[in-house]
Amino acid sequence: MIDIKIIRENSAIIKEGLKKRNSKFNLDEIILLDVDYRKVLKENEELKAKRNKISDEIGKVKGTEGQGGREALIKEMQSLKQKIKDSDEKLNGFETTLIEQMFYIPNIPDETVPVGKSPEDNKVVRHSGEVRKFGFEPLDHQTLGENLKIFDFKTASKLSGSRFALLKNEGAKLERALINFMIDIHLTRGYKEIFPPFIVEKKCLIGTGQLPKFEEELYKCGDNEYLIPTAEVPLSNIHREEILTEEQLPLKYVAYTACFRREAGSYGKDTSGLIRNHQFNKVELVKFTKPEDSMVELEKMVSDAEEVLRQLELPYRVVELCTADLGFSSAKTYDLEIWMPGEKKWREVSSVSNCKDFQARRLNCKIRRGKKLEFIHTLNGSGVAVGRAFAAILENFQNSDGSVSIPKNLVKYFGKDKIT
RNA sequence: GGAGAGGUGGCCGAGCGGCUGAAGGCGCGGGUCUCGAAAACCCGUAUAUCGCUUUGCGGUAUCGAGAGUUCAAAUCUCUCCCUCUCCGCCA
Repeated sequence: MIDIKIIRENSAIIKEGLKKRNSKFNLDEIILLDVDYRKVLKENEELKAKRNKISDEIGKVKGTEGQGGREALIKEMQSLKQKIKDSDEKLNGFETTLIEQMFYIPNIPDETVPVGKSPEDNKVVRHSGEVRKFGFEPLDHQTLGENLKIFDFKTASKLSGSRFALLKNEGAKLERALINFMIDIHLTRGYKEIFPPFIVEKKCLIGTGQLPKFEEELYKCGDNEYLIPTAEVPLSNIHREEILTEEQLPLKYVAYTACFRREAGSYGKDTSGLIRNHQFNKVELVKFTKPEDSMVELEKMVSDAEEVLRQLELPYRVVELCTADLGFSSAKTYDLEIWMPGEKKWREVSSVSNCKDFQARRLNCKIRRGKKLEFIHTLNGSGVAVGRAFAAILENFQNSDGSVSIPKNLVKYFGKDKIT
């Protein structure tokens, strides 16, 4: 959520941000709506002030004076009553529309974010690890995994339709090993482990920004309940409606969860294997920070996610998203992409974002600063997507005989050093 | 699922339909005392929002949520939500 005060007093900043994002959002509609809203609010409050005043007088006249004055006042109040009721209805109408509209404004990009028109304009910040030279033609992860009998997409679709994975044998175990491996890395880096519910109420999704705009991306499983599309949702909502102290910050959480996404409108895109499924596993990082610390904490969080890839010895690059590619709630985002030798392309395995106070406003999460309260900043990042890391290991550690080696830091979690 | 109890400020906890934005306590901030500290005492301590003559003043709203009764609701009525206890069922 954007601060309505900025919209009133400095709408040019917001418009500039929307333009950089290529957003077609019409801010002027909100500006006009807000003017009307405040006009009605003033009328409404004046009526109520009058009501309170007369009501007070009625109380004072009680018993003392003759009933005459009292009755006249009561009569006046009766006519006021209807006026207030009408005014309340009008006001509620404006307020509901205004808030509803506000929920659709995306975050404003940080000024350091490269301005761009499409993902092509994203900026590669750095590379890490050597892209391996193969003495043979490397296979893609789907072929490798099927040959090794560690997953079975045919059975998955028999059970659940398209875009689901069924892992078996060493595949199931590798997935489990990766989850534990990743969480353990983050625990050594100061994150607190959480195992949250995978179903959350609507207000949580409004809090982090998935709703109301991205309803079609979510699995709904009740009137008010949804499957989480990412652990960012439950983790960021831990401190919804709370006032934190400065000493508590930064708060750092790590959680493994399954994630559920409809992937509406992505038919035919990334249809292979583990890359874009309706259900996938992810280890997620979330931080709550003081406003002035969030940019530094963003860099640290990127490094925390990178540590997973470094320890897995996977070649990756860090990409800074341009303004056009930023997510709805984010002010600045880095993606981590791994080189996939079988597919011959870079694949996103992590997206690390600083949402600044955008989510905190929706979540109503603040810190006390002397006498004043201030919204905190929230950050979230994958640390990292498990299925995609799995696929990357298959492609990067494949051997000419079709077997796959296990990165040495992962061996103690997996139990052996090779899948054959 | 059945039976009960309860939801009031940062926390605990009072609260007869008008004098209650809400006693008292704790906590927190400031002060007095002290060489300093503790104790004691004194003062101050909610949030949101709008307006203004904007280090402040004023209006409005907020006692789980919503609706109702009333001139007037923390207080009365109804619906819903949540928490706790007991029983049943259950991974």
